[in-house]
Amino acid sequence: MINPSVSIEDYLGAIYRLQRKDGQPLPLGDLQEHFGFSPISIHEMVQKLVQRGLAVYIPYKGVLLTLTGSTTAEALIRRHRIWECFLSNELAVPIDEAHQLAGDLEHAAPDWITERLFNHLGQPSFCPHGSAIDELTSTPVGISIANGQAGRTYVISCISPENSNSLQIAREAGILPGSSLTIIEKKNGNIEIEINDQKKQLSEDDLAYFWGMDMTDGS
Amino acid sequence: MINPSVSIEDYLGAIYRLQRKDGQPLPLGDLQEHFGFSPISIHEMVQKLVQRGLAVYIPYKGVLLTLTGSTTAEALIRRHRIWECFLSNELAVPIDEAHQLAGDLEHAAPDWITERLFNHLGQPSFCPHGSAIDELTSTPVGISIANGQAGRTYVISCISPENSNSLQIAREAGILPGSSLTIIEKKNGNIEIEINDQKKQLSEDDLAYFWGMDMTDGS
DNA sequence: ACAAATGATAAGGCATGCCTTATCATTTGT
DNA sequence: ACAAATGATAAGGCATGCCTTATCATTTGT
Ligand SMILES: [Mn+2]
Ligand SMILES: [Mn+2]
Ligand SMILES: [Mn+2]
Ligand SMILES: [Mn+2]
Repeated sequence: MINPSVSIEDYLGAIYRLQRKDGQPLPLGDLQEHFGFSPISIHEMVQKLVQRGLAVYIPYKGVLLTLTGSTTAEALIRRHRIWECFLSNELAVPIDEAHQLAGDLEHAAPDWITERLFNHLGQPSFCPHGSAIDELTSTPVGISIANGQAGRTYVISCISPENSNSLQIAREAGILPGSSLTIIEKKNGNIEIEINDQKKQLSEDDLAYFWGMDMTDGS
Repeated sequence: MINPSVSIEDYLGAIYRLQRKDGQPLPLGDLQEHFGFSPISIHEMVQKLVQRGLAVYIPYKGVLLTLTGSTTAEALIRRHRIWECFLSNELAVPIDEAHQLAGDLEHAAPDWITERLFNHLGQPSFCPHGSAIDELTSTPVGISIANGQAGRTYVISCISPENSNSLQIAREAGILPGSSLTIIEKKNGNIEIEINDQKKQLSEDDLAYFWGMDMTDGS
């Protein structure tokens, strides 16, 4: 495969990130929701991935990456996270904007440049959202805060960047990996939390993208 | 003007770099030579620049940037040189590859990010090729080595990145801004030089892109 | 089991930025 | 002044990645 286009790469990245852990095909509806494109555009692009040997498509089921597709996606996501580290650690760019910008930079520099950058940054283990750089597939540590219990305190391990809303909330509330978050109360889809000595009312949907470990009983 | 495309930006940058100092229009032939596109593609794109108010076109004469076009080009070139500094100073990327990569990165990050990068780098005055970052239009110091005299020694001030051949030569011979270069002999289009204690035979055409100051009579 | 929801696919369209072929206009050198 | 070189422009094409409308197939829930 020679020089996948920016779009092709972004599709591979999205499929990789959204894919099921159980090896089940990813429904095109998930991709549609992710990109906001029409179902037909999604279908067209998936067919292109198939033609190029990057994915397998099972009608009425969904799409699966081939080994080549998976490898290409992994390289993309690695570059993405390295750029995020650069933007966040060196230039103090907020994590929501870092994610967006890395979405462009990941296509602009080849692997060897980002590897140099990785070394230059001191081989960081995690991107600013808390995702591992060396073990791309590792699941976030702990549980989704949406499933947390009232009265308990969680140390945030990861803020999944899939939801731009959550990223913006994290930025505004100053929530970062390592922050302590306490669930005050849960009621009908909303969760009241305390973070950095401030109380916030957030929706369960948005908090689903925050992951943390229960630290209530001491470290 | 909203969101100029990568192509539009590159055309603006090329026109800005190639433009005459005397305010004369730039012949489309020069753009054609620069990009290697067909005359008709060049013409089409120039018409787009005109439609968007970025340039003025005088048939049979050439193209001139408007104020908007010029400002956009200046911002692009500034971003370009800042990225080159980053790649060269922080990641030790050779100057020929740095130029190429910066040609992509310049489109991937907005001004505010590159300004942060600029500060992070310590507000460098020159890109790795010796072009000024704050005074984009300043002409290279000294003379073109192609016009130098046999027996004289020049301190390289700038290697114009327009010619990829020259950049590669500079890389291979280890010529950088600040290097001392002595002209041994000139004969029929070729120039024999001494650089870093090594003698090289180079063409006048390639050496035209090297600029330097005569340092023979002491500093 | 069947209707409703969901998914697949065919046909045609559009903007972008490149191309070739062909024709016509202007400038240039002698 | 005129031929040759150069430049402008019209017409039509192509790949990419998006779109809408319309039809047909499968899956799903009851
Ligand atoms: Mn991307
Ligand atoms: Mn991240
Ligand atoms: Mn460029
Ligand atoms: Mn430069």
